[in-house]
Amino acid sequence: MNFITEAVVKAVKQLYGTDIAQTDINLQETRKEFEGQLTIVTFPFTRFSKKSPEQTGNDIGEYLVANVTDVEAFNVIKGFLNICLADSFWLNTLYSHILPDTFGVFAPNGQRVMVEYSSPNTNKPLHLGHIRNNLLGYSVAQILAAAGYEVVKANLVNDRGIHICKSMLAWQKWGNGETPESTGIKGDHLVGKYYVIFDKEYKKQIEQLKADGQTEDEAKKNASLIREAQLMLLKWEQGDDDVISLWKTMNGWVYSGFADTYKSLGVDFDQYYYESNTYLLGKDIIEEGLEKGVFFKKEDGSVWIDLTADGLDQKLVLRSDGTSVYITQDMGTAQLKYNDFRMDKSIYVVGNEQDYHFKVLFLILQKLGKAGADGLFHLSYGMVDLPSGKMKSREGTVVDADDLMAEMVQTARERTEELGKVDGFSDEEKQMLYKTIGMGALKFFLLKVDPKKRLLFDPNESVDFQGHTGPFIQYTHARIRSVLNRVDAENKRVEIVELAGVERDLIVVLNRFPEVIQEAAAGYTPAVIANYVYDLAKLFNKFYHEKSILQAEDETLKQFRLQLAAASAKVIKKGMGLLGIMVPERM
RNA sequence: GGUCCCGUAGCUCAGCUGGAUAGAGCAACUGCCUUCUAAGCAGUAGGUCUUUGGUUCGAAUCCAAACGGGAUCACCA
Repeated sequence: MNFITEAVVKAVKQLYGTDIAQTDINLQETRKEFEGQLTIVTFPFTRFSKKSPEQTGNDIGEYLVANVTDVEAFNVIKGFLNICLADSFWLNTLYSHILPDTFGVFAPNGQRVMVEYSSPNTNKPLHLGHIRNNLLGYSVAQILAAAGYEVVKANLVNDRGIHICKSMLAWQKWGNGETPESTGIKGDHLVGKYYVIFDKEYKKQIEQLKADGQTEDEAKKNASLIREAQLMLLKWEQGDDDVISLWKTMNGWVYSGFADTYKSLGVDFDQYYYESNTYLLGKDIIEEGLEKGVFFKKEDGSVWIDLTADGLDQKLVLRSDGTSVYITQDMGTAQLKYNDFRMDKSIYVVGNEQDYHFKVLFLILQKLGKAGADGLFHLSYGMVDLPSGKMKSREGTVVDADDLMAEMVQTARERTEELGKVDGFSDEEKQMLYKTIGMGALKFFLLKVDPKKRLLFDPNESVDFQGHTGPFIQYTHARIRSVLNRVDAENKRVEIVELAGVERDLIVVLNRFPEVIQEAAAGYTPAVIANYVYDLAKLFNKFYHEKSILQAEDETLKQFRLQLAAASAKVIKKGMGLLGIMVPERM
């Protein structure tokens, strides 16, 4: 809509002799209760027009009608200049802009971005919180790709540490040689089972020690199980053959389980990083930071950074015994990623409980003057809470990812069968449809909310399939496809004289898709896409209800409506694709 | 206690780069299937936008404070 703002700049210059920038103009969509498609707020211009907002609006409106071909009419209500563009303009927009396949796909912008997401621990299966993370990361990657970035999806797997050793130890003690094959239990769930067993037995020991007179803290430290786990971690670090072998075996089980879960979720990665390879990184950066005077060493040999001037605290970056802490390896990993990909931006999809950590990490890398440090971004999302509060894996109050997905598909099956709409479907088609709808409902439910807001999930209340939901949008798509499949659309431009209100509204909304993608990309928020696609589907249904496509008054109008419907289906499909949601041809 | 995030209809959320009478969905109530899929459409009802100040022609939106909720402040990850 540049041609409008350009013309307004000229109008203000000619009418009032004042130079303004295009960005000074407040151009918005006209609210539906008023006539017109575009609205300019005229209050800001009264400074140099020395007239009332109404009179100013009239001045500019008359100028636009006289000088801009596509401006057909205007009306002024208070300080709002509503502009009506010619139907021929909107028709042209539909045919030459919206319908071509390039619509909603931006040319490469020459920038590379890494999106790190998922980043699971390998001691237990994924839960609902991970689902939010995975869907966000995947969707943001899709959105950035559509916006013109070259995207690298990365997964930093936390495959080592005390938590893994806990599962390993418990399996050694109580596992009786169980394997996923022998039990039929999915690998990640099997390993998670032993993580829970460890915790149960550990708690027993703590209680026993407390009964023997130790304090809580003492008991936690002295329990034999935790000591054995720590010893195992030490052996792992020393490369002990037996420990390494068990570690590889059990991690292997977990990876095959994760692969299934990722497949069900529909997410994937271009690059894996493993903490077992990266946990020692970062020490050279410590040296570099000491040389540059960014870090300082205390008497005991520990290394710190003083961030008090930035409103933060002093932060340890290397222990006195010379070993790394979490942030040390994150510095190293950031460097490793940059060396691998030289990306312009690097997004970390991590929960908001780590806000402080990333604030510190990014600040350190900036102070070190690291390349790429300015492109770092923590996509911080809110926790998923249950009505009972926070999910705790150790307390068993988690919503398991695999269970939840299975339930969603099951619910989709029940709903669909109730509606009796799958008569002509093969079994395979039915399975596919249930999965599409169930996952669509779940994904849309999680992605429509602003990432930074915490999310309440009530397992007792099923995710809706009606209203502001994924299935509503999927249904709209299926409806359109059903109409289109009945006829051969001619796919060529037709000229119609006058658009109906809904038709024009639909083109206006469709036309907004590219800027919505840019907005979502700039804010790293799939919610913007989700809400846009919903608005579009809602509007299409209104159109569908008001205007018959196949029984249009004449052939030209029918062809136009078919094209309008086709454009709507395409944008719905692309938009849902950016959310990682499939849309069915029939449902 | 310090820092950060959040607070909009009974519930779940949009709107937040300041602009018109604050919008959806769910739940409740009313209509609409002999017409392209009723997982739909149309309508009724539901709001001190947590509160109080400030900036402005104009504040849900920006600023400050208070209140409420959450997170975080380890030689854990």
